[in-house]
Amino acid sequence: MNYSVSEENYIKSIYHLQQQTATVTTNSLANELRTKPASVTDMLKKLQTKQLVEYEKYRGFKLNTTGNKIALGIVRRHRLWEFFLVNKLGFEWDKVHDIAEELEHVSSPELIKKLDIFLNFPQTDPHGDPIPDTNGKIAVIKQLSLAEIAAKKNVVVSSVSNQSPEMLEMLKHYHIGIGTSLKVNKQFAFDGSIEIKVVQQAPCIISEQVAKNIFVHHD
Amino acid sequence: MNYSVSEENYIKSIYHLQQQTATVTTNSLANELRTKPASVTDMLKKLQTKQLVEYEKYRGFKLNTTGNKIALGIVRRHRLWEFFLVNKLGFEWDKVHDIAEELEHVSSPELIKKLDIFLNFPQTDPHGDPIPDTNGKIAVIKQLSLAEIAAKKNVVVSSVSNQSPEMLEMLKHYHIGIGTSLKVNKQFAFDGSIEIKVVQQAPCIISEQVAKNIFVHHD
DNA sequence: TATTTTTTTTAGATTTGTCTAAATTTAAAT
DNA sequence: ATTTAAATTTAGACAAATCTAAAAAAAATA
Repeated sequence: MNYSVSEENYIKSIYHLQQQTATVTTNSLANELRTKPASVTDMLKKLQTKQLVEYEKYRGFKLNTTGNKIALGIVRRHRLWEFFLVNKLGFEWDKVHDIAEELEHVSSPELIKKLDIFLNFPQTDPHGDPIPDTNGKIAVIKQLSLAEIAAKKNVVVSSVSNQSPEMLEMLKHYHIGIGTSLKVNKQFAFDGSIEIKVVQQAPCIISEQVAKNIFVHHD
Repeated sequence: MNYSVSEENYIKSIYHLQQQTATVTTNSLANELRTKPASVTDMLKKLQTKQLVEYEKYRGFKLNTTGNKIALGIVRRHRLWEFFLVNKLGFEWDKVHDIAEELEHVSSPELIKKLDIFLNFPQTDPHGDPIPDTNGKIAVIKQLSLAEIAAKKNVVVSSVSNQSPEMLEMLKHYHIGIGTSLKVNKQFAFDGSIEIKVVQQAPCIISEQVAKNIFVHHD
């Protein structure tokens, strides 16, 4: 089965929202896709007749097994292209999302297969997110946000959950990227902000909101 | 200005048809795009209001200067992607057209710029067709078809005008690709067929129709 | 030149994806 | 338990791109 660009975008967004809440609401999806709730309802009926979602009127919806597999295929294409854009074309990691958003809809399994080989089977995209394999298997990475790391621990940034241009710009300012080593110096109970020390940089303070979006693993 | 995939396909097809006849007809364009004449008329009105074509009812049409520039941009993207698919991903040259057809519509000037650098500024695509530069300048290559080459001359295949899968399959069977060296042994006046000798291959005979679609330059 | 054939255009319908405004259902608050 | 507020769905409209069938124009033929 082949899906339209629009259908694929809906499927992918439902997938992403499901990472946080098992069942997705009309409003949240409309917000994610920058469209109107009425449009979401329309498309959801379509996805239901195509047997990709479980949907009950007024009750929210979620991808079924088939829908999930398709979503993972789209995510795979997106992340492989992001890897390509950064590691082959030399884009900065905060500039590739929109382009990958277009490339991911190019529908040739042969293309993705050969791209994967060319890139030498990368496991994560430039934001540190795992790339699903051909069968839709995706590595589950134990996500520890900077906000929940004990002080004085050395950690390495593994991914960033909020990938808005604003967030990515801020990270660049702090000299934080995937693979960056840093240490939590101190936590401030008052507002949850923390002082961190990035290697070769002066210590700086980041808000709790930012810290919650930066995921790390122990060096 | 940004154009829809459909608009771009029409523009590109008009461009290609103009290579043979200065002014294009509704029927020929419908045939090229595998659509109906009525649809062509509809789209042409649209392209006219967008000031990309000169169009007079019942009289045919052609791209104006702006339209031509846009067409060359699309051709540039298409051919750069074809080069990428063959020379980086390892596709065979007769398998890349459809995929490049999709990739060419990804609309990021920055992407094409970086792709061009990555590919090291290729001058021709895998079929030997010249790649327009950023300003829409395209090399005009003196096209000599195999049908008009004198016997016993050594030549190198530079491009192939008919790129249908059938043609490309046949070329592969003859071991003919871009850059292949060969010699015309003999011409048969009866039907215009010719005997050729491809290096490291046994001599073989090709029809006039095939010969006319293979373009060469003297080694 | 008159007639037939071909090509092109128009008119009206269809599909996909979207929207606004109104109606309905669910959730929250008094 | 009502009432109010919020979320969701329906109804109806619209734009883009396509189609079929019919009308109009141009080209070919007798």
